[in-house]
Amino acid sequence: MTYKLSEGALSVILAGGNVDDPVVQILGHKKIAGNSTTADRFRLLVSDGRHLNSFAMLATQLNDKVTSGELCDYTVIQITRYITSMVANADKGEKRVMVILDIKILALGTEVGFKLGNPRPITGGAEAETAGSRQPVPSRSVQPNSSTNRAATNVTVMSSPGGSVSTHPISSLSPYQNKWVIKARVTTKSPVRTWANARGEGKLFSMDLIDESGEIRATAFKEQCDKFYDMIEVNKVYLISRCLLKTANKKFTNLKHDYEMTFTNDTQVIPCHEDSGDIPTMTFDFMSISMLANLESNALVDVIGVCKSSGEVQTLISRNTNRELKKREVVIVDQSNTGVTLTLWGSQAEEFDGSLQPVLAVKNGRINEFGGGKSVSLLQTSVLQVNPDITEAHKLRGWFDNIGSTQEQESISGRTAAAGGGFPTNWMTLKEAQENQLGCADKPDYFTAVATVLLVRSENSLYKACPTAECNKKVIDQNNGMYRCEKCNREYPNFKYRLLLSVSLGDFSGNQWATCFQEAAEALLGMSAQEVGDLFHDDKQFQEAFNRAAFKTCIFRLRAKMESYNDENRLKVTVVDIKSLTNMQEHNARLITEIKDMAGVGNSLV
DNA sequence: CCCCCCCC
Repeated sequence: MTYKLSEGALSVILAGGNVDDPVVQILGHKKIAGNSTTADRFRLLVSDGRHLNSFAMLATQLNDKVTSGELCDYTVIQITRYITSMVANADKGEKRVMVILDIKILALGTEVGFKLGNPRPITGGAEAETAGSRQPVPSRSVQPNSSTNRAATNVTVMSSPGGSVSTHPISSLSPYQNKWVIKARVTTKSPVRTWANARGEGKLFSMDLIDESGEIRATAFKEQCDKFYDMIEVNKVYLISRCLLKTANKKFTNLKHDYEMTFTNDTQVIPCHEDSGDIPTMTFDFMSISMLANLESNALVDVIGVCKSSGEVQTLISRNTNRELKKREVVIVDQSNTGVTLTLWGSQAEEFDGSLQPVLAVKNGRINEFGGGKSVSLLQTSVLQVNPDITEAHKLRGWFDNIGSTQEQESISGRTAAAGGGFPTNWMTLKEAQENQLGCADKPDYFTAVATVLLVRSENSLYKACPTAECNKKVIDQNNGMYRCEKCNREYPNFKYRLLLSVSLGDFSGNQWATCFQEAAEALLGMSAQEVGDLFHDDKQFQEAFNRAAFKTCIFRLRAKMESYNDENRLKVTVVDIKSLTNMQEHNARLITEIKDMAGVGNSLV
């Protein structure tokens, strides 16, 4: 008895080519254990008589053929159905794996009993060692029409009975098969963004795709970004195929999919003009507002609520980018009788109208933490819907108009501008600020302290800055009457003085150096930066201006961030605001409360 | 291959 293997088939398949019904011999198998959500899988070592490779994965529905012993070593099989797929690999490369979907056993291993030919490993072959694999999901049919027929000629798809074009549910997409086509609606599309870092630079845009089975995020880089950006339109439906799938990073998306897609050179995107009413437009996974309080900072959430109040648009300067930002805070409430502050940015902040108390649905909002409270901030990738036509929105409307509007809701956001109060004060002594590990997280912490100015350094406290309103960059004196701003890249005949003070603050618990910028510095010195600058030529008067500020006792709003210089951690403190300590009655009441708290004494002691 | 998303 002789057994004819399909010599050379494996190298063709591994190179992305197709071989019909190849005959191979099994020379080994390895179990890849599944987890609670995925089945065990088997990886097979197969030989075509010339080459051997272990890039073949057995579809899980065939697992019993291994466990029963039918696919023992030396068994000769015909692979009657398979697909191959590129899989992102740990060492950055991509490898092709083969998923064997159906087989015919031609000869049992026990009959064959030996290795056929002298197969050698294919160099550069895939080692499909990836865990968490999913089994391919059977395709479902879409009846052909003019547009999908066109798609069928452009897109390689698995054929199905009746010759219709097969599309696959988004939920079935995985790195283990690449012969799929999805019919999906774009729910959101990001602007083109460029990046530059140590690993290189480029541009990209991303989009979220939905069908009735689920959602997935897709990203197009560089050439693909240029190629597809204009074509992709929000709310439109496309037939998409041939993308790379990789594990989704849940830090950046709230979509319920294990993977995300990357467009490649091969990616096909075909607009679908037919009636696509079967494809949903948007899905949410709302969390009750009262539950948001339990989430960690930066968590992504879907939330819905009635806009009970909205604040004005605020303009502020980003500390990181120095860019002007527009912000609006609104408060939304839901049936948990809880409210949360929602922060809108940019044009969304400017255009928002909360006067009719609309229902707001947010997808992929981000939890922010400030002063012990939680708020939800909208990101580039977030979606905000006003009065969406969904059940949850209608229920909320009914609840709010009948009950919610007349009740007070507990806010999990602390007192914010939109909630109609000042900011949380979180009083601390200077020593507490140092001991409470303030500013050790990514973001700075804010606290308020009553402290006395011990010393104001006059050295390097004043600088000549760019005269432009928004630019405060230090200028270079050209010594010819002109001042050069490196940031604006031009020279000016004038400049403005700016203050940057180092201040030693003290209270009974300790002391702390703090940096005091322009506005706070002017308030502290009781002089404008220009007035201080005018004294610069007069040593005595100049010094006197700083000495006068010593021993003032004020309420300081402070920003604290831990920074390390040469392996040494130091709390960097910046003065955000200074208020004079005029209301002693209030100050004393606060101190008395603190004393009571410290002593554990109840209200009886009054 | 991005992953920044701002402020008190």
